[in-house]
Amino acid sequence: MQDPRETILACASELYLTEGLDGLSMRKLAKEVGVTAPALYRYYDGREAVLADLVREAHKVFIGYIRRGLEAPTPLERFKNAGDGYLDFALDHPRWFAIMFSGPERLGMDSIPEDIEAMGCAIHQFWNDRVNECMRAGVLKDGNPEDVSLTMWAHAHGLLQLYHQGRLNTDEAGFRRLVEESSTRLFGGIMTDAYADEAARDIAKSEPAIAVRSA
Amino acid sequence: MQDPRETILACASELYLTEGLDGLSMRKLAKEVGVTAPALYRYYDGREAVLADLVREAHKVFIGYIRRGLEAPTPLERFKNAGDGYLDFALDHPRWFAIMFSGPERLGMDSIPEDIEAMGCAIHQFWNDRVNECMRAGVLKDGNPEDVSLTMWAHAHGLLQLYHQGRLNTDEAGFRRLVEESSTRLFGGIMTDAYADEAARDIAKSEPAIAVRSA
DNA sequence: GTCTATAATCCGATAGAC
DNA sequence: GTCTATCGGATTATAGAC
Repeated sequence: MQDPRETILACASELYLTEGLDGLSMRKLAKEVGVTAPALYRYYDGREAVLADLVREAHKVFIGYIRRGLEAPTPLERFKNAGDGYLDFALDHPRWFAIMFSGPERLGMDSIPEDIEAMGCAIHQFWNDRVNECMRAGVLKDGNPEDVSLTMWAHAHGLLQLYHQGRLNTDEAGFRRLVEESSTRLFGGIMTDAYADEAARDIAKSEPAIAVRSA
Repeated sequence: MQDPRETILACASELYLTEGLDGLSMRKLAKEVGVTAPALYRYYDGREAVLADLVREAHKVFIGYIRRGLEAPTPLERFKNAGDGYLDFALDHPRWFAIMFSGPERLGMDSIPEDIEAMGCAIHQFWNDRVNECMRAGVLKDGNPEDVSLTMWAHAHGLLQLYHQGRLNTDEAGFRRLVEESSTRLFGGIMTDAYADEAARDIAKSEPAIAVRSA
């Protein structure tokens, strides 16, 4: 913690986690660090740069969560552990989850810095690997791993977004059960077989879409 | 457009749609309306009240979109049309979509006004009705309509959220194909049958969760 | 490397004249 | 019902002394 940037970042994290994005100003941050505002500009170009470092920090913590339990013996277990990590991260640190999935506009930036986008891509690749493993093990139906990964990601992401917004009338324990139930529905499908087959035939006629940039 | 509130709201919509939430200030709004800022306070208690009306407006437009095509003859068609409406709304009006699904914190409010929550509940009921119809018609597997509705909602909501954030590397046309593909996967399930059956048995042992507050 | 002082804006909201 | 004037506060960021 000798590096001034580390000290500042730690204080910025605390400030952001307690007061939110709008509560994170250079003045408050300086007060938290114990210096005056102009001193911060020696180490950070401005508020944007601090925010960018915060987003980097969130990604690092996130990656730590989803990599827990990666040493499990089977692909399905590794996937399940990673999914649990994703859920734990989002529920333990809602504000870090929020900042990770905030668009550049919300952060007052024109675009997300390249190195952060790269972290997102690495995370996306991580999920692709989990899905791919499960396909090869015969756990998931064959298909494009990126496509299947996106379907699962969107489902989980949507549930979390709705929960964090307070639109689901349930507590954390209930939400965890809900996620498990809903995931099971996704695994098995929700349409009756006759209709599902027909829908799959219809869609097979059109060309494949997709290309995911980051996680 | 004689009602001053209507004029103000129309200007607030335009301002919000072009400059976003942070660009909507009472001063700018007054300039857009053609009066000075204090005059606005004759008709609105403050910025919060304007924002609340904006959210109401977004809900009304949204409801208009999903009710299009409700006169179709079959439950599946009605569902499909409603889903298309949902997608069209989110893609035609990303900022109205965003404000509808912004938590109270983002709007600077303690909580969402009751009448807006009620609109959300009505929308949620609309989707429950669509799902219920499809179940009775044998299109969707039997189950709790609320649960199934939530699974589909989360999936679609997650995809849209990720797309609006720029995390999906595709244009609008590609995204529409992507949604269709991903929905087809959700309909048919992604797990091989043997594993899906096992997963369903596991989850059936636990008690049901869920209660959705609003759409 | 940190400080004081300050520039330059922006904000929501109100008092009181007309 | 709208105005001018203003209060009281916030913000990012910089200049220049120490």
